Amino acid sequence: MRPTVHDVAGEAGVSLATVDRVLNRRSGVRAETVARVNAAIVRLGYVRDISAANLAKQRVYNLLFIVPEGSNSFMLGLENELSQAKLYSVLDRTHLDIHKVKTFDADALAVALEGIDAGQVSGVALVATESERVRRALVRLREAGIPIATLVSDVSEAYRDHYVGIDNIAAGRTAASLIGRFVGERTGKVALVAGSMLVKDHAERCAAFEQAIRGEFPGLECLPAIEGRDDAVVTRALLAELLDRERDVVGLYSIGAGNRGVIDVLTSRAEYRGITVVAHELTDHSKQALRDGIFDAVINQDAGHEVRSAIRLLKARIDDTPVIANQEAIRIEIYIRDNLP
Amino acid sequence: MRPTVHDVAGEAGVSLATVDRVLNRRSGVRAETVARVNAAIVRLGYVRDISAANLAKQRVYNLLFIVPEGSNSFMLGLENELSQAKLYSVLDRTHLDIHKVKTFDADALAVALEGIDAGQVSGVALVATESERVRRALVRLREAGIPIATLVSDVSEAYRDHYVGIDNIAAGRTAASLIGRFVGERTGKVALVAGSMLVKDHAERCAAFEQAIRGEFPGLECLPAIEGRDDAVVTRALLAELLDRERDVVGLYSIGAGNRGVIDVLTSRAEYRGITVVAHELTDHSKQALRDGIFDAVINQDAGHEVRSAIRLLKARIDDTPVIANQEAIRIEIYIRDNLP
DNA sequence: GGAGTTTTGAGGTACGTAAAGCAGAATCTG
DNA sequence: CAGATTCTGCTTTACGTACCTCAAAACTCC
Repeated sequence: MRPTVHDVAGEAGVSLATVDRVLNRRSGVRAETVARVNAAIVRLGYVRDISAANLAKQRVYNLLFIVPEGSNSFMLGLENELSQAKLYSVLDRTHLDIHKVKTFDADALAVALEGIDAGQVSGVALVATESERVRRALVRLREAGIPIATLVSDVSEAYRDHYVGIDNIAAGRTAASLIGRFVGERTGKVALVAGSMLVKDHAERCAAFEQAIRGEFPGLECLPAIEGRDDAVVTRALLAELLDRERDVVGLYSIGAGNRGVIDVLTSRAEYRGITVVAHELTDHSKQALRDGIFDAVINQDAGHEVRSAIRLLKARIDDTPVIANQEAIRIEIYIRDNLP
Repeated sequence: MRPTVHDVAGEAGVSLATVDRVLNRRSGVRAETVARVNAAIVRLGYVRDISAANLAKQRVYNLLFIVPEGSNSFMLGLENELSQAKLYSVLDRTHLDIHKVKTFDADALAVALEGIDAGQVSGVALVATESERVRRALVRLREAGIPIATLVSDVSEAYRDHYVGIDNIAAGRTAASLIGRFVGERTGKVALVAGSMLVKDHAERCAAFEQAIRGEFPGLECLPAIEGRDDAVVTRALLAELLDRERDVVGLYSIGAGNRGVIDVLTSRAEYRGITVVAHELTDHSKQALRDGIFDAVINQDAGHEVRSAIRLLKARIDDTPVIANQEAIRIEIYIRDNLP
């Protein structure tokens, strides 16, 4: 049988209360005694029984997720995964709160963060838009002992405990490689369609993509990125105009949201079918575009995985328990028509 | 606060003992009373507290993993993930037993399965080699109420509760698309390097690959697959001979284990560098081959994910609890140089 | 309506830990 | 060395569920 606190107490020659004090980092134990208890713990291989501890503690994890109010389908997917997670959260004493703030609006995010009652919330995950005010708000929370995870979009490392999302620079390079390889011998121009360059992840993908194309595919030339601002109408208009103007576009990189607009334009003329397209985010639309041969590849981050990972990471911080690093790594997934899930 | 069994008893107007009988499916409760209790459970939204239940039950999950004794690096990786999982398994009352059997040997597997004491083991996961005797052994276990999960390699659906692994037909098609697209305008032959065609997953990948190449890339022609039997020396010899003989090989699909042998041969002559290569399984060797430009893409299934998923699925079966389907889907991962984890 | 059976109630113990209060011991301070 | 302070021991209650026993109540059947 597994050893219990009683066994540890016996082994260390101290009382159960002392073991409890050591285990829960309560004060009032001499360093020497602490060492003795810890030695006994190691000797016996004692591991705290989480079930019993949770039961006794009556702990409830109040996790707050702050996400941009959904315009694009990726964020809608993320929200959907959050509500899914909410269904199961009862099972492990977790209460998920979802707070929506205006997209791309650092001040709105800061207001949300500033409004958090540190006594009520045990952990926060947010899709970050960075600003000085946001950073200050994060500092306050962390000083109150609240762990912070950024989701999808990051802030500087110093202001959060975990980043849950992909390496956007690598993602941009990946897109470049795919387009370069798929285009093959042909030469020509590559169009870039972004949501907004104000968002760090889009900017990073874009820069990395351009650099990789320049460095490795001399036959290709990147056109200046157009910014669709997560709006299908705007994206459609800008892209249609661009493709109308530029005659030798052989590739297109859709950096973020706005796939619907891209698909609309690409299906509008037969001659556009030859363009090699790599897009981001797997949604119903982009899946269909893959099946139809409009998109050649889609780069994805698994929103469900991200939500579950953020929850696990925050809880691990709260409880000071270890984490399985591999399980928390968010992959840069590549999908083509044949490996759709 | 969350409702407890006491609340349910009150709401249903029965005693705690009756609620307990209903919850744990014990006999001696009239159907009508059962209905009343269940109605109360629904009304209150009662959910059993797993922590408390586990504590009271003193349940220990004894899970047995049967894996082929590792020759190839994928299986070694799987074993490694299993030992990793073992470290954390103490935390949730799970005991993992790992049993190794001779590779590709259905009888050895059957012997292992037949030797299982149904009273001691609560769930079994196995890398399957199918045979009549194996099927019989699985039937016996399932009749004893032991859930079965197949790992990486499947048996017919009727003989197991879950399959944890990728769709190998889709994987073969994926490889075909990648090679076809990467090769581009060039025409020529494609070499296939398998472990053994006796293993279902290799056979499936191979067949799907050949069919996809035939159907979609008329400029390419598949050579008969060579079987390296998971042995670097054999693979090396066969492949070297093949490439020496065939003059216009433009693509190579490494279907399973044996990547080391493939890499050896491909680096042996400068002229082989032009061959487009897609391989299976991400290991240190294949990662390096991607970085060096020897491999163009690697298709992978995440062994760690598979192990954790199998554990979750078996436990869910044992406890009769729900499962998050998306979390358990094993992806056909595509890696190129730029999106390595 | 009585004997027999089935269903239900009441109450207890146990699981391993958390968290308290209080008393007593050990150690430090001046 | 007295007094203050820090450390430790002992004990109790609680968490929510599982599982058991024994007795009482409610049914069945003849």
